[in-house]
Amino acid sequence: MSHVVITLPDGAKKEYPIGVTPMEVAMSISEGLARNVLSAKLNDVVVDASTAITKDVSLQLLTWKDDEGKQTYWHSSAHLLAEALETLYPGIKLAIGPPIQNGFYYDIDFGDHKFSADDFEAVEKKMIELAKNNSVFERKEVSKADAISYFTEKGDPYKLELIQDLADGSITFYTQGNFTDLCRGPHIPHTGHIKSIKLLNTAGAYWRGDEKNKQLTRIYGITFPKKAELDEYLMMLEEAKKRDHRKLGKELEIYTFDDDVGPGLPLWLPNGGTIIELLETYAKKVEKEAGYFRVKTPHIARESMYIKSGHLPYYKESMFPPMEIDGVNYYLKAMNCPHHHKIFAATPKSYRDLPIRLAEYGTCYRYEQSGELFGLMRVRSLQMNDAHIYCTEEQFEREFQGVNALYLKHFEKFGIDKYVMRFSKHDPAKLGKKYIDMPELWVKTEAMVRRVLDKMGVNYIEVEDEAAFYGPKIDIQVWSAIGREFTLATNQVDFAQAERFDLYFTNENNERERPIIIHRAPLSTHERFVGFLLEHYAGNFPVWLAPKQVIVLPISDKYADYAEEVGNLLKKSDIRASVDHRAEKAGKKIRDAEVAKIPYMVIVGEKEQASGNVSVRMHGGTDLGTMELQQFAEKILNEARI
RNA sequence: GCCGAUGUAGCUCAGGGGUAGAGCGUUUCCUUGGUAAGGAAAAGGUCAGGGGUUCAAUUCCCCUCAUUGGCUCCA
Repeated sequence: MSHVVITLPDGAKKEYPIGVTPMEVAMSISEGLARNVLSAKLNDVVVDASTAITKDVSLQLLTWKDDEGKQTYWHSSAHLLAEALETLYPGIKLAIGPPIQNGFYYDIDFGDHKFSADDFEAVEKKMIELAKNNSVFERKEVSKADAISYFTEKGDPYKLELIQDLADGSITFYTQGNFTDLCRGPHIPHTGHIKSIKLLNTAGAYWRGDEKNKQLTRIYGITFPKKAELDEYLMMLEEAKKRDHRKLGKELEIYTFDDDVGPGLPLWLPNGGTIIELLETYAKKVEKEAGYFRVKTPHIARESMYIKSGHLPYYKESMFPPMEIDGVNYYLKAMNCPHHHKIFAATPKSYRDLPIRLAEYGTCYRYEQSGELFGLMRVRSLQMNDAHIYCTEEQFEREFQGVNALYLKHFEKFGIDKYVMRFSKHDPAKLGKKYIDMPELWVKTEAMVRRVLDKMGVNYIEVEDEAAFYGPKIDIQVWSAIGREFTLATNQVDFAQAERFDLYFTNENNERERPIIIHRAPLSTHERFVGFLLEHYAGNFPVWLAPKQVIVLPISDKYADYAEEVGNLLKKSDIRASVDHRAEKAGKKIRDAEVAKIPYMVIVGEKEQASGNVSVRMHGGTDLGTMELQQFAEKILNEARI
């Protein structure tokens, strides 16, 4: 057979001589396409555009428009960065340099040289210079012995360590210009594609992600085929910064930190306090409808409870050190579950009582590592939208489904559509170590969880080895404005703690039976959720959540009394309104109200006073014209319904 | 916890070996102005804290604390 049949994405089948490369196929289609080809996909495997095709395949040519094309591009950019660094700083040791979602990085051991952001410009310049050589990325298969001898001679311990783990016959080198790297590929045809380069930041990163290993210097960068795209990207980063909850939280006076209070211990300012209260009102309403009971528990407990729960031996590191009272150690609670279990156990339970759903916006304290603290998203004192459901095995699926329904309801209420549902499972190899040693129960509950998810038709991904120690869980992942990933909400199955706390109910046969427990926190913690909402809404809270809903702006102090009257009437209707009595012009008052992101401005002057009406302007500039005060109040109340 | 950066007025930031500056905000006065900034004056800082070098430190060096970009961690 001297020909291969290549199927293109549009379904067209074409015959080419055996050994044809994706680049040659591109040439046969159009020269312009060939110029833009970065790599290719052969039956779902991404390869160099210069790969010889030896059998019938489906082929997709990858360009900058494809995510996989971008990944190839950035991977090659990482090699270009390494080449530039090696030229400028001879003797450095290279570790790894992969593409990431936006750009790429390379981990480098600079030895004694201190590399900093001040050096970026010189490196970028060198990269541009090298890119202009249009150096071809050449792939070469090498034997393990040859690979070892190459990097031994070069003196690169990191590459040698990587090679140790590779099988002979699977090792490839890529060379562009004077630079050769151990690499699986694929790469773009030549460096000339890389036109616009920006190094973004440096960071410390442990070799192989292990904190016991040496810390290397990681350099992050991004590249584009066109300068306009780089500019656009940098602009986008700037825009994202404006949405950062830390910036908005300060500007809108939501929360603050104080050195005397301590790191990771947020103080909620009145605006933040209002938002929290509204969130709680909403949660309590929804949970009441869903059959939850509210409970209250103390912030501390004796050591013995956390030994019983299993938290202490495993999670001591994450708890504040104990305080000794009357010769006994007490801990600040890092979670509410043990307290709730004690409430379940306080009175005897019949199967007729189940399911029992205990809810509490409980305040917890976690000793997060200092380097982990991040605005409101990662703190040391937190209030969870917590609840524990105790149910029978037969009730489990229904209850679990009910919890998921609650999640979806919340997402709709807050307009959350960008999230990933992660179904975290155990790793059977770690039973008895990371996970409680009850293999059948793991299999059974994971199957139940999957069944519920499938039945509800929600989108989710399954991940191994990320379950809680007492059972599988579902996490909702979201991203902060600056792209950091967070678990917003969590929903966990627990078949272990009932045993540890000797929780039981009496079943129909008058026997003792263990309940299954569901831990759930769909609205996350106040801290993380408000942080998330600040970014989600870019500070423009919907009317029902806005700390200030209406501001009344008298045109001059001649109308101060009328403005006061309007403000008082609104306040009496339970609307969060205030009056701006400053001796400023209307334009100034409007501007300040706009900056404060207050949803409605009510402007009152001569006309309004004479007619007893109000003029309404929405945040953003929409003029709603003049209306009766009562009509306006009803409109707000209607929009603000929780 | 680790590597790097940063810390100057309430906020955003400039400055720099000879004990500090702007804009916004605040207060007071003038102005009574109709949909994104009217004018003037004043108050406000142990230049994060501690130690060192120096005739002299906010500036240079060291330590601590905090913030921050990442890494590790995240019940």
